[in-house]
Amino acid sequence: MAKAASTAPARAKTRIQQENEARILQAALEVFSEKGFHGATLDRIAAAAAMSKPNLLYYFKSKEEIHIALLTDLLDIWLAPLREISAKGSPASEIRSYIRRKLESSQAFPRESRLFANEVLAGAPHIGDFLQTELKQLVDEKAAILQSWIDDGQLASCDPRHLLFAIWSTTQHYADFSVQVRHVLGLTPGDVSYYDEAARMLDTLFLGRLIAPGTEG
Amino acid sequence: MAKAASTAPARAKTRIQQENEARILQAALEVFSEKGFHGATLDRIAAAAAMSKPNLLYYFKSKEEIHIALLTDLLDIWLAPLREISAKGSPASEIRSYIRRKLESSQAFPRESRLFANEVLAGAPHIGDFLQTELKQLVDEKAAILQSWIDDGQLASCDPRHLLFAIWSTTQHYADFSVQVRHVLGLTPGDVSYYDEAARMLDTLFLGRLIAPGTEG
DNA sequence: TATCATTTTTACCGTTTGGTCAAATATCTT
DNA sequence: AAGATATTTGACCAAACGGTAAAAATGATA
Repeated sequence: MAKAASTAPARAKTRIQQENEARILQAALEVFSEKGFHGATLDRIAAAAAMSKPNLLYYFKSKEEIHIALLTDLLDIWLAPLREISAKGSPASEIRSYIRRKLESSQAFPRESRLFANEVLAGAPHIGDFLQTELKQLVDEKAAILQSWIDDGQLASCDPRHLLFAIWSTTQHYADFSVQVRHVLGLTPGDVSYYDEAARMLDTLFLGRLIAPGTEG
Repeated sequence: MAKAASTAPARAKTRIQQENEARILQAALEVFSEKGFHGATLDRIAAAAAMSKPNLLYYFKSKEEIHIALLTDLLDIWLAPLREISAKGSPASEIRSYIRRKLESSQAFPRESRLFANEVLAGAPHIGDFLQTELKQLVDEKAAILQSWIDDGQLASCDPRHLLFAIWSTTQHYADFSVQVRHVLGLTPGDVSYYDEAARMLDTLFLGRLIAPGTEG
């Protein structure tokens, strides 16, 4: 990627600029992921960044620009686990490790996950293009790998893209619906101790078999 | 449920009242599920209901009152499929039909599903109580049934509550993330033809086995 | 048709919101 | 230290927001 647009000179970023932009993005992630785009206010973000609102707008021209900056950073986090799926491994090991990576991502970046969920839920106004082009392309690519395993008889017959949907939804659920998970399990607000059990469940589901043989009726 | 609160007389609802309240709730569901609570405005809801804003506020005292009314209606829809799980059936048939019901619910009430997702994502400010009491109780009850099947050896060893999470997330995903699903599959905005394939995928996942025997390494 | 309750509209209000501007201050470079 | 640049602030604004008041219009009822 080029450091500057072809037309603008775009001076190098100062130390203060780097620090403050990072502080703003961190604060904005907190607020956006918790309140959604419309529920988040510049005053709140500024307060969370310990900064005046005009000062914040000195670094980002608009609320939307902050939002887009966050989403852009996020897409790499989102794609990284998928990129690693390789045709060289076995179905079991590749699927197991993909689930692990997605689950760890869900645990390590819950706010990013919720930001993504909010965006898609709102109809993906800012990342629609990404979903249609970059993500679709990568999914098609990885789905082809899964399909080859199906053709080999190593994997049950199914639409591999829906298999990916199932992995996405089950893993992201623990970040996006963490409040519900905690309430149902009777845990306190900050507690994320359910991730171990979640990993076990998903291993059983995707790699083992849930229903015991001979009792399928 | 009582028709009126114990203190207030609460006159019977007129025909116009019934019609307009229904129209408002329908319009509000459309707007809330699409824009979230903060993104939805009374002007938009009023416009969608073909009604002036003050007239809308004649029927509901505040924006929040409309939101709560919608959520209350929603909870029954959400719980209904879970209530039907019975200890009398077999694990396979009960889980299969629960998935079917949840998937059909996702297809029939996508806006309600997104309203719920928005609410939970925002930290469940209005339905936190419900999640902690009514839902938790029902989950504990149904989890006990699943646990008895595990003890019988009919079901793989796992935390049954996490099994429910997996069913919730995979089925609701098709409503909540429908935009992403469509973009990845290359479908047009209104198209919901993916539900058949989704059902097949979930049957394989929850009732069959994904990885072929002998290739688990 | 006269009466009364219900419904709808018009005009409005205070607050919050995203965002601007010019002046003041701090930082960097020489 | 001086000058130039980068940063921060306080005062402000127009639009959008949720909501109100009171009068006008409509509907039901006797």
